[in-house]
Parts: sequence; structure tokens; C-alpha cells
Amino acid sequence: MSDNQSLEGLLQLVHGLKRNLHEQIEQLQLDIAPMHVRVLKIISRKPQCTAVDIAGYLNRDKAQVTRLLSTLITQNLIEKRANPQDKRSQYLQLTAAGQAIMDQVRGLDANIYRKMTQDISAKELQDFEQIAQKMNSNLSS
Amino acid sequence: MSDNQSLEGLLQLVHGLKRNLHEQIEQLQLDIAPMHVRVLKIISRKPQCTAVDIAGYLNRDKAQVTRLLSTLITQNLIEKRANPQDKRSQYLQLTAAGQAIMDQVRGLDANIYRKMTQDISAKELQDFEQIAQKMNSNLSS
DNA sequence: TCATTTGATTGACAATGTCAACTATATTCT
DNA sequence: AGAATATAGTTGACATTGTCAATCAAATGA
Repeated sequence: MSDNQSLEGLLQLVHGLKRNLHEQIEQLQLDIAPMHVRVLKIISRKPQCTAVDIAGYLNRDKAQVTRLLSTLITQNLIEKRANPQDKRSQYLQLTAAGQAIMDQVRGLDANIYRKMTQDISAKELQDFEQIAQKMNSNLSS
Repeated sequence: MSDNQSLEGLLQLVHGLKRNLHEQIEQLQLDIAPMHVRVLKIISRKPQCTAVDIAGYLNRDKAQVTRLLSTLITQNLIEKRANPQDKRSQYLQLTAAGQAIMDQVRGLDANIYRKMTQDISAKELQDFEQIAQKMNSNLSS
């Protein structure tokens, strides 16, 4: 039982975290769905990001990824660049508008992070992060 | 940047965790969606659970909850009991079949948890859990 | 070269989530 | 008590998100 509660605590944390992120993003009044924000985030973090990368990272069907990307392109938030290594694929990158949105989103993320970790010491945070990573690699092995 | 990475590590962990849970549930071959499993879990944990409780816990529209519940009822996994305190609401509880499924699911959860925490000490786990709880309460305040 | 794989797109559709309106009961206020 | 308001749950219409299968073009490998 105590085992199970541990998992519970973690899941609950995440639940709250997601709710916060979601609410914050809504307040920005971007007319863009949460999923699109996630895609923008991925693109902004990974240089020379392709559609497959996104599908892999989000663990989602590539059909859906294609559609997410195409609406982002329509909204002028990202653009495609030829991939010289492979004519089938294209690198994705943020436009200035996309970058502007990401800056806002990052600000929100930072706020939430500050709030979430306000009374937690650097040492504790470090340990926490380390254990999270360990768990992660345990899972994927 | 290091701030952001901390949040990243956590989100990534959760991502992997969810993927694992999802895969495992699929292997059970229950013909029941992940969302339904979540609902069953909530009902099994909270005695005298009502539809509003579920909506609140999942942070979802009550219309959707009604529909989730009605398919679970059709599948004979849960049933409604009159709430003597309030004629508008009904308590939800698992049927024997629902209970059987939950037993399987719990087994899977325990497996994943064991795998995830295999090389992590009890002390570390305890700290981890404690920090997760702290973060959670920070967020919701 | 020919078969197989891989990146990406499309159509059809299924699952999930949201909004607004509505019924029936509860609660609050006076 | 009676009126106004709030709450639990349901339904219909609709929007968003996710999945499957087929297809095309380019890459890879025997």
C-alpha cells in the first residue's frame, strides 16, 4: 500500500502541474491548442527537429503530427527547411512569431516552477531531479 | 536553464511512466480505454464516490464523466447505489467484474513501480515522495 | 537492380473533451 | 413557507485529438 501511495503522490503532482500549465496557457489567449504549444516547445528545444522526432517524442501517430504542423504553418508560427541529408524530410523551425509565443510560454513555465519549488532547497531539488532521472531510465530499460 | 531542465526531467519521467502504464494496460486486452481504467481506479479508492468526485479528480467536464460511467455500467463493471443523503446523486461502486479488472491493473502498477524504483533506496523514495507532495501543495495554493 | 524501409501526407473514422441547455433535488435567504 | 440560487446528473451538438490504412517519394541494403 505504501508503495502504491508513492506512485500516487507522483501522479497527483503531475496532475496538478498539468492543470497549472494548462490554465496559464489559456490565460495567454493565444488561439492555439495545448498540443500545439507542446509541439512548439519541442521544436524550440531541438535543433534540426523533424516530424518524426516530434511523433517519437510525443509518442503519437505521425498523421496527427502532420496535421499539428500544418496548422502551425498556416498560423505562421513555424516553417520548414529542406533537409540536405534527406529529401523526404524537412527541418522545422520557429518563425519570429513562434519564437515570441515561446518566450511567453517559457515565462509562464518559469513562474510555475518558481511557485512549485518555492520552499525547496537546491540540494533537495537536485536529489529529486536525480531520482526522477533514475526512475526514468529504469522504466525505459 | 537548469531550472527548466528540472521541470523537464519530471515531465519526461511522467511521460515514460504513462507510456508504460498504457502499454501494460493494452496487454491485458481488456476492451476498455485507459480513461475508463482511471475512473475504475478512482472509484475503487474512494468509498462513496460520486460522479462529481470523478469530474473533480480528473478535472474533466461532467458530461464526459456521465458518458464514461454509462459505458462502464453497460459493461457491468460498476453500479450505482442510491445516496440516502441526496436524491440527486448516486454512489458508485465496482461490481465483481470491475473488481477483478482492478486487481489485474493493480498488479501491473505494482510491477511498473518495482521496475521504476528497483535501485532506489527506501529513504530516497521517501524523500522523493515528500518533495512531490510539497510541490503539489505549493501548486495548489 | 529490386526489395525493403523510412519520412511525410491524406482520407476516413474513433475516441475524448467541451459547451449549453435542462431536470430534479438541495440549500439559502428572507 | 416560498422564492431565488446552487448542485448532481443527463443529453445533444459540436470541437479537438488520436488512430488506421493507403499512398508517394526518397533512402537503404542485399
